[in-house]
Amino acid sequence: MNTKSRILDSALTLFSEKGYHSVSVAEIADAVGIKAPSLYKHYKSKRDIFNGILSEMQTRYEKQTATLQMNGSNAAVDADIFSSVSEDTLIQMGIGLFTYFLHDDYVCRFRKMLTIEQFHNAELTTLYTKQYTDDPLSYQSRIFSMLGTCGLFRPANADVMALHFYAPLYLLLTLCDREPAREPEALQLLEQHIRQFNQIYKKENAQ
Amino acid sequence: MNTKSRILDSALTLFSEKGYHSVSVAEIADAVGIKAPSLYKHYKSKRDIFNGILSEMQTRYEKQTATLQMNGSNAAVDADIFSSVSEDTLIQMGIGLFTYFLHDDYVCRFRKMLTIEQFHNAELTTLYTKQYTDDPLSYQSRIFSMLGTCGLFRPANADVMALHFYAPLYLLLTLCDREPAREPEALQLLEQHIRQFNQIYKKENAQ
DNA sequence: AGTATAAGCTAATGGTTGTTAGCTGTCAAG
DNA sequence: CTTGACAGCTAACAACCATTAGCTTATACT
Repeated sequence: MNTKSRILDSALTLFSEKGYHSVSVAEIADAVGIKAPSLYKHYKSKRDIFNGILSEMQTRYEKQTATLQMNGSNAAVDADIFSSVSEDTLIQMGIGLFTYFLHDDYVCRFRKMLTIEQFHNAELTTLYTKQYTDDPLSYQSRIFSMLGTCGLFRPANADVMALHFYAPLYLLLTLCDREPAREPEALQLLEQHIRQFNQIYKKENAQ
Repeated sequence: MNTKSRILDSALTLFSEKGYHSVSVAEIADAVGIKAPSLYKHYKSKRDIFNGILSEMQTRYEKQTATLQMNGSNAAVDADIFSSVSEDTLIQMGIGLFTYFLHDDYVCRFRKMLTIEQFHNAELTTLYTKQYTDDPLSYQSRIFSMLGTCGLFRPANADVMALHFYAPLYLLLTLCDREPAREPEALQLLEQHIRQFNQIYKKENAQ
């Protein structure tokens, strides 16, 4: 990995632990293994490093959501997948999303940084809301709306269903961000949650 | 209000918006209407101001949870209250908790500060988890456990029920912390959530 | 071989930070 | 009236911060 991206990487690590303002450029340089002034051969200011992280994440996120169709686009989710939705499918979906959010190194550190910086400026506020509230909720909502019209699930407000499904995942995610040691406990609770969710919403004759 | 508590108040406001490190003592002093060195007549350091906020909040929280019996104490929740739990009772409980969290000035600013500072040191990590995850969940869990044994609700894992009830509230709370303008939307969704929650878990013959 | 570019370094700069020293006025207690 | 505590102020300081200037070295191209 070249210096320019090593700077981005080290900076993200530090920003995600202490926040932008609490990290000095000397600290970033130290982590990279160079002296502070050398940073300016690659980025023209500290802000510029931060912006670099931001745009790097932006492209990663767009790539990710494009493959998952998780963004707000009106592209229809493939209906064939849902012809055989079982409890295991739901659990796999939930746990999969959870562990991706929690264990993808870049995603995880970026989320922590967003958490710390979310009140600092409007752009970050919007970004956090998009990535961890609106996009997941609208994604899940579309899925449950389909499962409803397919007749596999009981007819119910899809937005509320999405909230029921996603909110526990979100709460446990923020918990594990703070206390990684509690991940096993969180995973167990998450699985129980999805099992009960499925039991509640699944049509009796569909199982 | 005397100067000493005005300092605490102004500092909390600033810390909750920008974080501890991004706020200078001069800024705090400015907000109070005095010069920076005068702060040191009341607190011996910037850290000391922060600690002042912390211990102030600690006592407030303990007072609050004591009256709500929301802490982890083994004191039994009064069973009489639950003899007549209706949908409206649940909604009132949820909306009440939500609006208290969101509109109590001190609670709200302190939560934002905790959100920003939660990764900085272990004490704040623990405090956040306690106040916004463990305590509310165990409180709700105890309630639903009682409602289950009373026969008003379907028998189900009370911990999961607590998660189902509280997690959406938590998600919408953090949303409104970021974007206060979306409170009406959040409130509406919260009410729908609780209505559906009640419909799902309430025993058919009990309604 | 010669040269240009890139990427590191040290030294220095101007601004900001938290904090201290020391002065002034106010006001209640003796 | 004197004294002492209190709460404000200005001036100053040492540490730290982001950033710039200018030097050196190594690699790549002609």
